[in-house]
Amino acid sequence: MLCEVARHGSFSAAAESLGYTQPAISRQIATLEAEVGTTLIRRVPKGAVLTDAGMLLVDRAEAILARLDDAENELRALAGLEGGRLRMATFASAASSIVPLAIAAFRERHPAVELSVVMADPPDSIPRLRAGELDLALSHDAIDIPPVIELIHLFDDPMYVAMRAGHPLAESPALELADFATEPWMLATTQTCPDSRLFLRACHEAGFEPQIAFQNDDYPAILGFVAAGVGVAMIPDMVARGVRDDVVVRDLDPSAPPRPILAALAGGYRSPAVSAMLAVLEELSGEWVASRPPLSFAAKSDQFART
Amino acid sequence: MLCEVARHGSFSAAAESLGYTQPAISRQIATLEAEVGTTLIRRVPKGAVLTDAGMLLVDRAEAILARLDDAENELRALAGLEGGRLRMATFASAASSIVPLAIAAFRERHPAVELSVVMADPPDSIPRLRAGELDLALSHDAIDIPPVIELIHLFDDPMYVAMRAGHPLAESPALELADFATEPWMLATTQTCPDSRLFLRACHEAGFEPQIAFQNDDYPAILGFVAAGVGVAMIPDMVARGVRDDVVVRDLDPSAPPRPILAALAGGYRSPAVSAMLAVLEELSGEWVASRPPLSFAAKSDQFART
DNA sequence: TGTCAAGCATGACCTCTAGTTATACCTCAT
DNA sequence: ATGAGGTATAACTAGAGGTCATGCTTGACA
Repeated sequence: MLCEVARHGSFSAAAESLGYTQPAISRQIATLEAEVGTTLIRRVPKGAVLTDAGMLLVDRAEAILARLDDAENELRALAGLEGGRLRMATFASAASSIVPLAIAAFRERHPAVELSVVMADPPDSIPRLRAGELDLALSHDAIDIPPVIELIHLFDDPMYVAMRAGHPLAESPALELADFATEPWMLATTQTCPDSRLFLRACHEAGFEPQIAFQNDDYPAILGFVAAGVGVAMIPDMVARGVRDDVVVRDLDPSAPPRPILAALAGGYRSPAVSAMLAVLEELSGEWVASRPPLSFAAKSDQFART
Repeated sequence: MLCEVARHGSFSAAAESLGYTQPAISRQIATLEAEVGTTLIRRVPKGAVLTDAGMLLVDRAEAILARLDDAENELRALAGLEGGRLRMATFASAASSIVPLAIAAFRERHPAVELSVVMADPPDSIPRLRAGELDLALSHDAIDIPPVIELIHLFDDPMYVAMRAGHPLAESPALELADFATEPWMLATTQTCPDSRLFLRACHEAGFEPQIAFQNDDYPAILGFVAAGVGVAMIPDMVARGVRDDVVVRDLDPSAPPRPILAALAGGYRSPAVSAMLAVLEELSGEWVASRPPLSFAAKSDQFART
């Protein structure tokens, strides 16, 4: 275009340099001049000379092309995770367990990515994911999640039963869900937390209908009730780690199935930042499962032990 | 395009705002995304949300569009003479007479225009005009100027005869060219100055062949020879003003025709700056002619007087 | 001075981009 | 269920932007 003509001093030379033919350049310049409303190039016998309007336009065009180039580079940088943004949601118990580790690892690998994390349970986070307000949401359970949301299974979070220290069943050698059929239950749910469905289904399979003494979506609160002896509760491994010592945690495997921990993504596009976070999460999931302490019923001081 | 989609939050709304249809926008965005290689817009049920790559691109695009706007305004400003450039050439005698006035007037009216003036006689300035190195050239005589050069007649510069003070004809009441038929002449010309042709033609019409004693294109030098009594010379009114007082200047009207003073322009495009300078020159020409002092032969101290 | 080379402009034609309309499909709200 | 509001897609078309062939002007040169 104009710049090349200016650089080469003639239409023909510019055309050759651009791989076009001379008439193409001629027409291009003509229409450009018509648009601008002034002559940009003086046709002289030896070729072409810029008018002052032409010189101005070449100057500006070069500046603009440089900006375009910058933008392109920035896009590439963003694809290379030297920029960008990741807005992530997590449910409460992950927020106090695996998520801090993930954030730390991600920050270390991709310090240039702007990372924001909010706490939101799936009934809140999934629609926001679909609406584009979030890029990634950590979820448990996969019920009622619309198919346009992509779900990636990270790991299974075992569910344990929690009872007050000194509970009659606390020291029993082998336990299963049915042993607690007559206990009052603390249910870790409101509308916003899906863990309860998993639990209720397991109870039905175990052949009883649990008596619900209290519902709350906050596990620390539930553990307070448990410690006070109001009843027993199912709590996930995530929460069981570092539990208060007036509560005993026991594995019911296999009668109480684990809850799946999922990463939820808006289907279709997966940004580089999202992919990177997924990689971090999958890596961390392996470590997390491996670091799960064995849950034993032998000693209260050593209460985390797998059967 | 992308910016409008971002602004309106949906393809349809952007389309309506731009006067296009929705599919047009849809395809535009799709091809843009293909070019860029990443998704720019997340399609969500309620419309469209920018990805971070999209946000970046919108930012940059807006910056670039702003620059385009700037460039457009600058072009307009240039058309309004708030910028631009004028490269002008002048022949020697105008350079010391009317041109300084023209430059001063132009500078005052259009201070933002970059004005450069070089001295060049037509055989030099006209080709440079055609080659686009100059925008305007002041010329005398119109011989041998190719038709692609546009010539604007500004005014006529009368030609006077100059002789040494005390020359036998200095005090004669009425003079014409033929009276000097036998005098040796100083010819104000080399190849570069066309004044001589005018003179020679006038001599032929007056019926004699002048004897050329000396040729030079520098009028002050010629006047030196004239003052020394080497011969006589034709000098234009421009030069006659403020001539040394050992030289007498007399009008030969109508036997010695005036030389035309012309503005020469490259044909075709006339930049705003050129138009403005032409206006200044035409205005000034009127004043210049009106301010021509009367040339009288009565007294040497009052030697400028028209017959 | 005639002729040739080099430059831009222009007409005829072709190709592909970027619109159009019509329609399908999805999601949400009633 | 169904209608409203959103995007995607197919089929078509106009026009922008190429190509080729050709004409015109100018400058160089024999």
